[in-house]
Amino acid sequence: MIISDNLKMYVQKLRSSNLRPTKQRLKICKFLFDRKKTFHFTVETLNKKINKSGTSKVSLATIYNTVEAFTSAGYLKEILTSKNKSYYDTNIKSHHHFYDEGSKELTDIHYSQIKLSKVPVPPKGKKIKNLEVVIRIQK
Amino acid sequence: MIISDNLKMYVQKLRSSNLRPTKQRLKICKFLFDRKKTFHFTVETLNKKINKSGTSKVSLATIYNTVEAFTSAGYLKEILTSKNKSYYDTNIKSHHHFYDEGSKELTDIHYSQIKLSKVPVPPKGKKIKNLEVVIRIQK
DNA sequence: TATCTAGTTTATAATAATTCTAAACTAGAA
DNA sequence: TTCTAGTTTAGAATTATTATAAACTAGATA
Repeated sequence: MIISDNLKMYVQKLRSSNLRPTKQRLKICKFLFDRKKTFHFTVETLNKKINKSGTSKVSLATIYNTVEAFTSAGYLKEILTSKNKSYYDTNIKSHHHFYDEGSKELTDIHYSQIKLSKVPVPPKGKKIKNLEVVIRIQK
Repeated sequence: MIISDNLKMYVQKLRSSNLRPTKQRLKICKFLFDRKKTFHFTVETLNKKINKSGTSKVSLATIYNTVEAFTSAGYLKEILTSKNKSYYDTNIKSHHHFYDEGSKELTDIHYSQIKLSKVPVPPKGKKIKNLEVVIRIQK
């Protein structure tokens, strides 16, 4: 995770992914990555948080575009749920989730908390991109 | 999995879940469960298949209601993907999936093909409802 | 068997999430 | 400073799903 006061690191990071460091993207970077704990969100929640204070607004379309761009660039990870809404995670390291069916909250499970002793061979011509475990919990 | 030529079994099954065996539900039962291999689908694909031939139509709303009712009753299992569309599976036994990012196709992974040697304890007051592994594959 | 009612189906409207569009804007190369 | 491809934006369009409320029906009861 990137922790930084100044924006140089983000500028570099964005450039290295062929993303121009616009003020919107930098604002979103700062919000998402200037934190110690990982952050789970949907576009809706991100939009609210980014546009909360009276400062210049970032349009919803840009929030969508940016989340999509950051996900492709590997800065964000899309989370699997059964809800018809996309969830993202700033923790891109291999890890898993609890999904609380009541509160609809996601909690990280550190990768070391789950051990797979057997994994299938992928179909011919395909390779494994990632493996995600979701544990659904309820009261 | 239920395999049957006649409808008596479905009628019983539905009754045991407090679902009236209407002709729409029975038609959907027959379509979904009168088969040897498990079946993955979305409401959209199910609607197309059910209403393909010129026979009396089942409305889209009923397809939604029925899939929801069958899922609650435990006849169907909702599958986790990152798409904003719900996927269902007639295979309700504990099992996992390959999700092909290219073709967007789901393939079953038999539960015996994946072994977990370590699983975390759920948060206090919560219990594990199920555990699903999705392996994303690509070319 | 006829009647009744709660459960069900249906067409349609409403909502929600996301994607598209095309005009205005801007980073940064020349 | 100029230019252009990349970016942002508001709003429209699309897609999946849920809600609504009127018509229908399974099956219990008289």
